[in-house]
Amino acid sequence: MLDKLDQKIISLLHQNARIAYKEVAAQVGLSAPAVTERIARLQERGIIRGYHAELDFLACGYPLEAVWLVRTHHQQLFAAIDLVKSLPEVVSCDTVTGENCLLVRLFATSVAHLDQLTYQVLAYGEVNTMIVKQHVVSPRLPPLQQP
Amino acid sequence: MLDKLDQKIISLLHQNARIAYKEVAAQVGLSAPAVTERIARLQERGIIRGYHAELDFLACGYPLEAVWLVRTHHQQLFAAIDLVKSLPEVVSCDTVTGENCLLVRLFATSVAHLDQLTYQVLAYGEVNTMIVKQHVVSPRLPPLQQP
DNA sequence: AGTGAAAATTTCACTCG
DNA sequence: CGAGTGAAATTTTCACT
Repeated sequence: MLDKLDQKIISLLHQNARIAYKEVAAQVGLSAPAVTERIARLQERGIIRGYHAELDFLACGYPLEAVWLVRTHHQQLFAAIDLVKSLPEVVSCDTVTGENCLLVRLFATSVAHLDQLTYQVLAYGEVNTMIVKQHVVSPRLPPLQQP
Repeated sequence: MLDKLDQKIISLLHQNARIAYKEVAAQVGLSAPAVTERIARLQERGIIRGYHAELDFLACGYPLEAVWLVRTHHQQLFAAIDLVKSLPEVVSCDTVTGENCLLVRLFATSVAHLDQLTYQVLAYGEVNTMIVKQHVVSPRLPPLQQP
């Protein structure tokens, strides 16, 4: 699936999504057009989904980062998902194993704000709220291998 | 702190980190050098931490995405963090509220692989392993406002 | 996948408010 | 000091091999 060159290209773009293709080319030992072509293919294949800026949300006016572990009541999973999706403070939400479980990451401006959000979700199930204290491992890439 | 223009710039770079500054300039109504200057300042201030490619890890040879909620034994938090950091399969790890708690995200190639990793962490505390079934909300930005 | 030229973007020096 | 302008430098894209 992914040869050594694709892996290296992906790794470079994961480290710095704004790197010049010419620079990628130099590091993988190909020409710029060859790299452009490979990246276009990786995007088409859905391996590369997009490019995002990593932000310091705390510096953006959100002093609180939290995670909810939501266990919804029977048959309420989809309603809970709809609610969670509608909250702009939510930055990610995954369904996980465990009966009707959701793992939700969100930002809030204050404890009162977080409480108010949690309250809305409580209508759909039990919510275990965890406040993120520190990022110990920043976004990184697992080793890519499989052919 | 962040004026309307900075917010718009951040939002555009979060949507697509490889957008041309010239295009950002057009969308915010400034010149390209003015935008370049603002982005440089946002980086210096630590508001923008970096730019990353978003990848489909499942397509990269990792059929399993999992989350651990680790509650470490007394005085073992830092040892657990050191172990978790040393595992290349781990892509993020946060300390969260709750006594000695860690929230860890990782990728594995098989259930056996995941088990083998979990086993190592079990030495430091109790581990609740959740397998990610579906991403319901993909990486998005909370509304930026605060001045 | 590479080459070389054309097109586009980024960067720089400089000017203006 | 932050923003605009135009030219230079760099990067990206395209046709062709």
